[in-house]
Amino acid sequence: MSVRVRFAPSPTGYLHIGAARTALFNWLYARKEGGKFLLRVEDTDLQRSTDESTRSILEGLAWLGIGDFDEEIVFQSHNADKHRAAALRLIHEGKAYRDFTPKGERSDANVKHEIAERARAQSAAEGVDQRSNTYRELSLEESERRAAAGEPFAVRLKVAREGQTRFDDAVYGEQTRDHSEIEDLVLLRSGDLSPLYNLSVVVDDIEMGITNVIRGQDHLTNTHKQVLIYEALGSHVPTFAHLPLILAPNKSKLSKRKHGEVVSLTTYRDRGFIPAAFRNYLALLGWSPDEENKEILSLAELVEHFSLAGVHRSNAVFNFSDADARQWTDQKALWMNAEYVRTMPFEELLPMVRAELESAGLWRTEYETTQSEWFRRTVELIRQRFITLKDFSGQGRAYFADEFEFDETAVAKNLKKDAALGELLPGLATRFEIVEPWTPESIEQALRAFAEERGVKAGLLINASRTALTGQSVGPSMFDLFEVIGRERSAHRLRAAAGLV
RNA sequence: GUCCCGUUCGUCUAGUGGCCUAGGACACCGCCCUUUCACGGCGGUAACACGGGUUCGAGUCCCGUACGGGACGCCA
Repeated sequence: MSVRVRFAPSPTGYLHIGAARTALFNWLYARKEGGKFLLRVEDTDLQRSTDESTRSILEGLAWLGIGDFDEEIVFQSHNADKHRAAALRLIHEGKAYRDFTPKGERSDANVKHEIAERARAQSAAEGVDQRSNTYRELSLEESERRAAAGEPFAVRLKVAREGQTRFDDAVYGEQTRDHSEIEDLVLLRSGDLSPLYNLSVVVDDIEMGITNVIRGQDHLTNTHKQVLIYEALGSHVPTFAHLPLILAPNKSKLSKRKHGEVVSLTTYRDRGFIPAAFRNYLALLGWSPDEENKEILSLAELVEHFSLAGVHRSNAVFNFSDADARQWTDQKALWMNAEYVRTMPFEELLPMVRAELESAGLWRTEYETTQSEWFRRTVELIRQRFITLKDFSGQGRAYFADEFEFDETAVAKNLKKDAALGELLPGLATRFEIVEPWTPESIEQALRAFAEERGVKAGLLINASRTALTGQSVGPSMFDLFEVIGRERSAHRLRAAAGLV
């Protein structure tokens, strides 16, 4: 049977990086096995689901390079009738029953707490089978009669009292659970008979022919309930593979409410990450390739090496700090992005740099025509010390525009350091007018000769020039910099900077 | 509370009984390169949660403890 996997997000917000990783692993598994990668939008919670979220998820997956679904996107809300029909069928087969107990109200805000409380209370009450439901053994005739009379009911799965359920998780191994641990879960809500999650997932996965369910570990214990539904429905149970969770630095689950934008995939796109770099980083969170010490992996290599056997069982901490802007996200992710920025093929980097410059209003069409050589040389020169694409328009602004900001400490350190610079810089500018050819070598020669003539250290001129030309105190080799900025612009900036001394 | 899962440097991880005086990466520190800052090169600090077993031998197998996480909903 050929592999069919799906990524099934609920569109209730942006794409969480943990979900993005789940999608990635599904995608990698499908590509590795030559199977199909499908997307199902779990939008049954109409109150919270939004089209905007769906769009954002689609955008995020496309950005990561895994938006090539092999079949039409399935919207779970469109299948409610099928889910309902499946539950009703189970009633007639005696595998589920109508529960006429009045619906209890539950405040959404404190559910988790409430559930824990209730569970505590239940386990405290000894000798009573908390799972006994007065309607469990109601005859089908009586049940039909009351339903026909209009009495509201929910539908529950009739879980066998004895025995246990089991499945082999591709990551966590054999899992067993006593039936006594599993309640008669609700399949359909009372009133509108709308289907609940566990039922919908199973029916849809059967319908879509899913062979491998790869999802977060938070679903591990609920899987037994789903196995029970598969069995009741008489369907083949897929292979499950649960993924370890991605935790915050304090080891709690990463969440939007508590951790903010750092968990949103779009943040990385917006802050200048390279998709391949972030994808590479994400793949290494909870998985490691069979080849030792290999960290930088292209998409093709990821596919080549991917295996569920390489997935870990322990959760991974996503390390970042709100206190330090340089550590706004995991430093290894930042490092990896910088690695990609400086080493990826220029042709692949170009469109991203172009997009960044365009959005900053710094792009000129000549960069792709008459000035393409210059542009390439400049990008090659500056990308060596950049971390994100944002740096091309930030730190790199002076290369593409004549208006740029002067860093105060740089001015203080390199320009105001020596009053003689007020005269030296224009002098150097004049000297540059006769340098031939305009190459790093002859520029260096000219600058050093000029320094010697004036009896100053070359370093004084070099550092002052860096600030004069870029406004900064750090950057590429000054001679390469002069070359790239050009004779005219260099001279102009040197003269202008004399006013800052 | 019950059930499930986990625990190797600060973080991501290698490790499937002897190849482990525990390897790599990020971060950090030092040196080299460099009249800047990075890159790069070299080197360094830093971990098998704890306690019992099994074994000639345990990071690796078993049991217990501790700690952490997850689930337990007429949410998804």
